[in-house]
Amino acid sequence: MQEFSRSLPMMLYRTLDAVMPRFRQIFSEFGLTEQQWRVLRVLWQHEQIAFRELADLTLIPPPSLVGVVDRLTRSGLAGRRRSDTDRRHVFVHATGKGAALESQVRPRVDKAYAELRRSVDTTTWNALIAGLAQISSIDEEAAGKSAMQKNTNYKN
Amino acid sequence: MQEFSRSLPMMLYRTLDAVMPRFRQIFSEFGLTEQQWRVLRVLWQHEQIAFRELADLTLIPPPSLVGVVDRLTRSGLAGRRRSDTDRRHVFVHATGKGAALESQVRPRVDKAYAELRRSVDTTTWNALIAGLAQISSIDEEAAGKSAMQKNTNYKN
DNA sequence: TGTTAATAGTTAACATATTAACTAAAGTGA
DNA sequence: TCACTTTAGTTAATATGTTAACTATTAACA
Repeated sequence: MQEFSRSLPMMLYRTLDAVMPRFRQIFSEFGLTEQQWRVLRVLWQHEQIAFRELADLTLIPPPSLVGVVDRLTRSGLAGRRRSDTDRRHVFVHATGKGAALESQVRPRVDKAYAELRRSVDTTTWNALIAGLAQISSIDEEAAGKSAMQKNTNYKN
Repeated sequence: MQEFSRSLPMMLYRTLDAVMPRFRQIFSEFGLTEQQWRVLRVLWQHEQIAFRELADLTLIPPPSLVGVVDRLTRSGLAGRRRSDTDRRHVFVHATGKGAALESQVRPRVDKAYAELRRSVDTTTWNALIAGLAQISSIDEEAAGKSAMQKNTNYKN
């Protein structure tokens, strides 16, 4: 049992459970969900961005992102545009209202993040980030293989 | 942007996205979801366990756990029992069928986990686990405070 | 050029997360 | 004992994750 609760996946989930509530608290004060904030966070730095790239940068799977962008659009914070050159592509952008949120939300989030950062010594923090980077990069290859295998299987 | 994608939450999510698919692949071969496996993983080590404790050990929030246990029960892998001393409490247990799954699934999962473990050097791995433990423990206090605040507010 | 394969986004079906509210069962104290 | 409060589990409403299938569009190529 001890081994299970100390496994890497459980440690990752436990850490997220410990860290995220403080941020979600802030998001909710502005009527935003965590995913909506992630999307806005990216849109604030791109005049417009391809749907697929937005999914990659926010780590939100495309089927979920459809709904997130839908709700941001209904809230008047974001919008969609079809590409003229390739009508399959969709570009997402922040509206004026969506862009205006940045100056309200980001300071709060940045401050909470700074506090979190300060709660751990630099050596531990850097080692943690480095370890996460190493494992996620190692498995990008494995994930890539899986994706390719899946695509290959689709052909059959 | 770079800063955002390298933030602790995004690194945690990215790592989970990189690590979990291999395990979910195994779970699905046995008709199990990730959460169902987590519950079984705990039930295999407890003759029976209180619902709330099960939620804590699996990191599955109680409202979600209700459905997970429901589906495990329908599948004939687990069951519920009411406490006789305090009829508010519910104990969850694995059925014979559920217990029998352990010898089938665990070797596969343990092997995949060992491979994952071997893909990273011991120093990095230990630093990673230690860092995760430190942050999640630091924020257990913060989380505790939040929970207490919430409970306090409920009174009003 | 017409047919087939590949791509981007979306929809569908189901399971889970999140927060609040609700019900049943104890516990508490006058 | 009765009214009030807690506690444990559950339900409800909404948003998201996961996997597969589907549509529209474009690319590839005989």
